[in-house]
Amino acid sequence: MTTSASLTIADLGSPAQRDRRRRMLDAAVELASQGGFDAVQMRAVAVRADVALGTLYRYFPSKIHLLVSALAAEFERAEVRGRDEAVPGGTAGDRVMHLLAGHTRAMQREPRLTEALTRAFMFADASVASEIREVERLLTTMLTRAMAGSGRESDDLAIAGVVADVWLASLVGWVTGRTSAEDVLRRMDGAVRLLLP
Amino acid sequence: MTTSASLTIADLGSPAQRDRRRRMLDAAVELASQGGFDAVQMRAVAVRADVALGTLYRYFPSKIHLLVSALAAEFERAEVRGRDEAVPGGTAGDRVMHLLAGHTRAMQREPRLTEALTRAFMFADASVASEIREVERLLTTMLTRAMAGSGRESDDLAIAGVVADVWLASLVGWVTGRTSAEDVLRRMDGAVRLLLP
DNA sequence: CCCAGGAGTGGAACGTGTTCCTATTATGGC
DNA sequence: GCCATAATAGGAACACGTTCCACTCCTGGG
Repeated sequence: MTTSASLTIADLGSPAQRDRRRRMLDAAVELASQGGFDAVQMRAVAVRADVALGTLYRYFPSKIHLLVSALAAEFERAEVRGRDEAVPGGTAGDRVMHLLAGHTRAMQREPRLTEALTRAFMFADASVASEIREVERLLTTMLTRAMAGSGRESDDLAIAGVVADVWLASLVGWVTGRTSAEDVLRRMDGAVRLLLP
Repeated sequence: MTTSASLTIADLGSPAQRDRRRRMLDAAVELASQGGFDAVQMRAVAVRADVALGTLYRYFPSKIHLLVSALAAEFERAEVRGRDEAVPGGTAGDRVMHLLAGHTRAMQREPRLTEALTRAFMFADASVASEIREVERLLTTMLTRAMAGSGRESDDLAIAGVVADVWLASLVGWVTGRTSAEDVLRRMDGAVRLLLP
């Protein structure tokens, strides 16, 4: 099993192993926060996590696996955090925009980190499919939760998918300096207005 | 000028230079068609284009610049080809889907090439902004042309933007083996139906 | 308690993108 | 035709992701 996938928490037996995994992900996030994608160098991650290079590769088969796993971990935290409180907003569109605006602001606060995680996500190839699916699952969960109660739930999944796509594409635009943060929100607002009138 | 951008045709004086540029782009596309992103190795491109490595880097500052420029060239050809004939279809939605279906089929026929170009496009950082903008411009041009005559032209640009985003995100999904080619079209169909009812 | 086997360490080595340097060749103005 | 200058060739060198050892350490079953 898990021939090409990263080791997940479920795969890890001992507390020491969970701790190692956490340290590696934390190290990756710290380095990314400071210097972006290029600063996340595998040797540096290993040193900072106090782990051998071979061990890092045993847990995460590539730099991309590592970063996408870090993204999944961040989304997981966000999803858990928001699980119990209702999203504010009168209409489904308002609630979705509230959610997106919150995440967009959070990512603006950590531009380097966002650049690293977004680029890793976008560059990932087929071997990272399971990690990517996890990220998609978390994102869709958060969006459909915000949309719930619109009346036409049947389209919710499709709409959430489109919104997620537009959001990712906008983030890529922001990361590459083509669009400003306000543009991201404007674009999302336009898309949401079209999709959830 | 063009400190970090690729050399465009406009920058090139002599026919010999235009020819070199063409050869390099062709070599990149051929290698990508055969082995995808990883097979586009700068040394191999230089050899196949019969050009020194330094020359390749003078024309294209990085592998990503090279591949995104190749993508722009492909889109350019497509845009020129479709410029004079009307897109078939009764409604704006039908015409957009006709266009997308055509491109999607074309990309399916060259999966390795599509993988290489799509991943390069998505991995690009800020230094590739101008090349990326060119690709976006061409794509938006083709889409708005297909949509023209819908009645609500004012939203056309925003809608074209959303459609382009969804298409790119879907392509990424296809390239990474997460979604099938039919899924791409299904997703596009869903998005277009939501946006151009 | 002991041992077999898995997990982790430390570091060398390799491949490919990128940079850099020198010698050679085109090119355009006189 | 000749020179100054830019462009190209050829290739060494470097950086970082990745692989691969040989060795040590830990852990759980007997």
